[in-house]
Amino acid sequence: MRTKKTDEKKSFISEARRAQIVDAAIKTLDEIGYIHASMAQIAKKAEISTALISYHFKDKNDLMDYTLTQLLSDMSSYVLERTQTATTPRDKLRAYIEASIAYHANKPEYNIALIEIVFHARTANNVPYYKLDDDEENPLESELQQILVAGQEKKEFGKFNVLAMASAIRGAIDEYIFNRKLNGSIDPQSYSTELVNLFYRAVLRE
Amino acid sequence: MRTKKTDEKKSFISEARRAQIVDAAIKTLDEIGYIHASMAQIAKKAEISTALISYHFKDKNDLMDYTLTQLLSDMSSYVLERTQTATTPRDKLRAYIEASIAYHANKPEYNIALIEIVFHARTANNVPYYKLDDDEENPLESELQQILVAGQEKKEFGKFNVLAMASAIRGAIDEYIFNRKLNGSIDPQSYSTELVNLFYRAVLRE
DNA sequence: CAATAATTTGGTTAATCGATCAAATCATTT
DNA sequence: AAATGATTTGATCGATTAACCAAATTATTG
Repeated sequence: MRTKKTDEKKSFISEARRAQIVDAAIKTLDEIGYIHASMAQIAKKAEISTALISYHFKDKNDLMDYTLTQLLSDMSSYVLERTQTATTPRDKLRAYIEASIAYHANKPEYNIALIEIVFHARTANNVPYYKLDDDEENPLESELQQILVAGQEKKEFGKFNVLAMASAIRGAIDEYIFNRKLNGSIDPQSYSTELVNLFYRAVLRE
Repeated sequence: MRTKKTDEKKSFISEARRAQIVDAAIKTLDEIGYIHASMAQIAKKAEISTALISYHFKDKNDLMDYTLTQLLSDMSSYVLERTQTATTPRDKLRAYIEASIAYHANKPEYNIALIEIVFHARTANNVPYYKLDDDEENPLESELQQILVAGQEKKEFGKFNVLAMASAIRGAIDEYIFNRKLNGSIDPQSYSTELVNLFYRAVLRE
């Protein structure tokens, strides 16, 4: 099983180069979008030759996949670190919402790059990433559902469909990334506060 | 001001041909996505030559813009027709949520085509459509905000930030289009019911 | 220092794309 | 049926792209 496809040990310099290329890819995606983010453009941003990208990544899909996992991992870390400092389900829910909005506010270019990949990249079978049932557990979705379940078990929260409630919360959060009119009209803290109050009314027992 | 850019009178056959091309574009976008939806592929779907598309539309952007307005108009009609039969803000909100989810459930191909355009098309200045503050009033967003305002004025609803609440509702609805795991786990009627109950708890005075 | 492996480059290639044009066909009017 | 304008086609052009390769350069090891 010693295939060359799995991530074997990479040299230090190789990892540094890969990180540099990913960084250039993120910036390029943010600035000119996936369609125009050709190997040549990414190479120019990194000030290297295009062939060097091909040397470190199998092809463009490989680069984009790796960039996507880095972006998802970065966002997950940020949010999960902050939810895990809270103790009660009620406080964890607040931390989850506030951290998610804050991440969007602090690293908008990361989210733009994320969106560009998710809505452009496709599998070998031409299935778009945004249509994929992420078989792998999405840690952010799992965390939110666990918070809601814990809240119900501890009788802090009332009765509701956990999957539906979690989806509504995620949708409300994501709306802040996509809707520029919203983004430009309400600052992140205010929107966080509104969402927390809104969903407290929806989940808390009266 | 008699420019040729505005939609002058089109002949009957020209309108029919444009509608046929738009239909082929929607099917192509749904089936293979924007990136692979070349003029050649759309022409093949419509069983016409590529040059005929160029004859009826200025360029590919023109075709995609026109297709987008048709899709938005179709969705708006569907939802607005159903909200306007309800009378009280409370019932209008229910109708709005149910109609929005039902539209997604009934015409998934239309929503896929819509997504493909919004997340791929860009202006001449390379600004992606999904980043545009739609200067033009979005009738669906306006309607929802008006429902919420009316509910507060009639004291049916309590106090909350209307823009934030409207965004949360829209985000929760849109989540049903984007999240395949949600889509595959909960049927549209059930999700509608959950959302209605959820947002009733959030907006109604106690 | 010699040799070997890893890294990097410039240049090439084949494929695909949107757009354009002259010519062909069809419909309408005179 | 002749003439005119609208519609449609096939063919072609220039531009862009991802991928590839042989050669050059740099780092590592014996």
